Amino acid sequence: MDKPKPSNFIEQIISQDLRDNTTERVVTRFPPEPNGYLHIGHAKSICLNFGLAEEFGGDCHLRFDDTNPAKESDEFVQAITEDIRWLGFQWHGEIRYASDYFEQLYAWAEELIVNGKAYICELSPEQTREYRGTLTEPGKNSPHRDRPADESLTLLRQMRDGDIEEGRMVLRAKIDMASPNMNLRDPVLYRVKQSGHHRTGDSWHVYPSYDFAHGQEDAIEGISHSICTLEFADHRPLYEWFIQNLPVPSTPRQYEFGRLNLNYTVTSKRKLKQLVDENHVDGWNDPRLPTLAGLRRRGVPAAAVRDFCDSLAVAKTDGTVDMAQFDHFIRQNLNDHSPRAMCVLNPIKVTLGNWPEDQQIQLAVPNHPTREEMGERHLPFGQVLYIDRADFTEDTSLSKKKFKRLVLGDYVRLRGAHVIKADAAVHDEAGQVIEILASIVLNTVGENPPEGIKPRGVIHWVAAHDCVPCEVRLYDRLFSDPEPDAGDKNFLDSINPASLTILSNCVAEASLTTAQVGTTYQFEREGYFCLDDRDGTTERPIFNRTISLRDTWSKK
RNA sequence: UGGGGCGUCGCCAAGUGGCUAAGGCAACGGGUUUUGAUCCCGUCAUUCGGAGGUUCGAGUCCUCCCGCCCCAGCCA
Repeated sequence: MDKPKPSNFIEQIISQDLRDNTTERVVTRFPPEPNGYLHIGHAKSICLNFGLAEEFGGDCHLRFDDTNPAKESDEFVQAITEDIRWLGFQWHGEIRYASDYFEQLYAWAEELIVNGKAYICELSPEQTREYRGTLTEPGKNSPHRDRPADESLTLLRQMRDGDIEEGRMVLRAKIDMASPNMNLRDPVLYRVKQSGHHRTGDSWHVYPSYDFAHGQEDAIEGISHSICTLEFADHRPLYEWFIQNLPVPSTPRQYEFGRLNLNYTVTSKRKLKQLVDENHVDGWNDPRLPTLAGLRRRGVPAAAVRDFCDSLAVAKTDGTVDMAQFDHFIRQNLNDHSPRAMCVLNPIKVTLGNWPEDQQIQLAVPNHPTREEMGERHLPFGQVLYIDRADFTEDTSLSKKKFKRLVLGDYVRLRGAHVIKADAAVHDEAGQVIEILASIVLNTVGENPPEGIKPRGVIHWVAAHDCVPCEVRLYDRLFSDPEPDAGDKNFLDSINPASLTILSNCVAEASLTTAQVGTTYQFEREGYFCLDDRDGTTERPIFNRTISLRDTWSKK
């Protein structure tokens, strides 16, 4: 049977490589640097790399690119590992680290020196910059470029042994100081770092640069297709230079695709780190952040993240995807899978005059409107209830089309329960409604009311005698500007001051006492919410709003 | 004034010279509905950054022009 037509350029390349036998087995890798948390942009790369391996029956490795000890830590390794698992992917074999290959990489560095292809340069960082030239002018050779190999070797060993201070000298490849590609103007291969490494401790004092490490790591692991983002396209000639000039065990190929950009947020590790470090948000897992940890805490299902990523094109254009597209996949997943429940965010008391004070019943309601297999639950019902303030008005002039909720003197359906009529409103001294006196229309549970009674709509409610007082946190976008970091803007200036609204007097239906971390519920007519996994108590849980329900009427 | 990459609907995109330029998101109409949700039905590019050219035929090939992104870390 014919395979469906390849849908992106990388799949086309791989298919061709398989047909040509230039590739025996497809092996990809996801190579994060453990210097921050993963975000939605990384998710695209993860889904791509793991997805390709699965599609072509190959493997995908997880490899930490830990070549810069100054910025990396085990905390990030743990967090990243957890996030990838949460997303639903399992890497092949053990977790790998660039630091696993330090010995081999170092040996290759010496080999390059011996072959006259690398040298120790003692130019200061400032001088190095001057010698490099500019975009339009060629650079000039370092005065150390032609020093004897023995001398470079000796110096490199001193660097390795920790006898050289940071910045004093580096190992550089001898390529072409006049290359129009800046990456080929004798790039740095090794530099001295005296900070300890999160895995190798203080056993090394020199660390390979990204360029010197990445391709060789790929080659060691037998990566067939090394996929990275567009900004590395200029590095490809260098990537290939090492593969050609070193006795590496395989010949991986690098391909670049456009990274994901989303509006109304930032996806740059540096900026995310700044938001966290300067306490503009509440940690890396703040629900307003596009980090995987943040999305998880917000209640976004991993499947929604995957579906979203799979909907994105793998191409070389670098566009900005509408946050609305991500929202769509979140709602789509949640609508299908979320158990329904009711929670009143801004409660107002309703007393049913024609309901016996001591009569309390249970009403069975389905957990999902169309999926019967999700079962049903029982809602306590009694004389005193709570409904939302926004669902009641004394303004009797509002048309049925304009206000499909409870109006003084009119009828409304309580979801899953009776039709009621608002008979009177009780006010406090300030004139604010503090209680609604209402009455039920008999025999209207699961039944239409008698002829002539037309409920204006359906509203949610909670029984006062058996409910869960709770806090609800409403999250909105973190930035009010669609492009918070465009041009010379300071992204901190467009932080949305209303990105978090805390509602502390909410009441949820009794069944939510057993709400589980990890499942997102639909609070009917409000949106999707999940139990916060950090704050809150059993007596007074906290729910995070994952996303509101689609709202096509409020703006009209 | 160097090199690399990219320009198809408001956003993301398919399209690999030959039937009427896919699809998703958004938007806008209408229907169903015990969630103003979901669901359903419909509308939404005579034109592919621009101008020339090749061809019976061009979004796809050629030329020139315009615009946007990336590169001058001992970051990745």
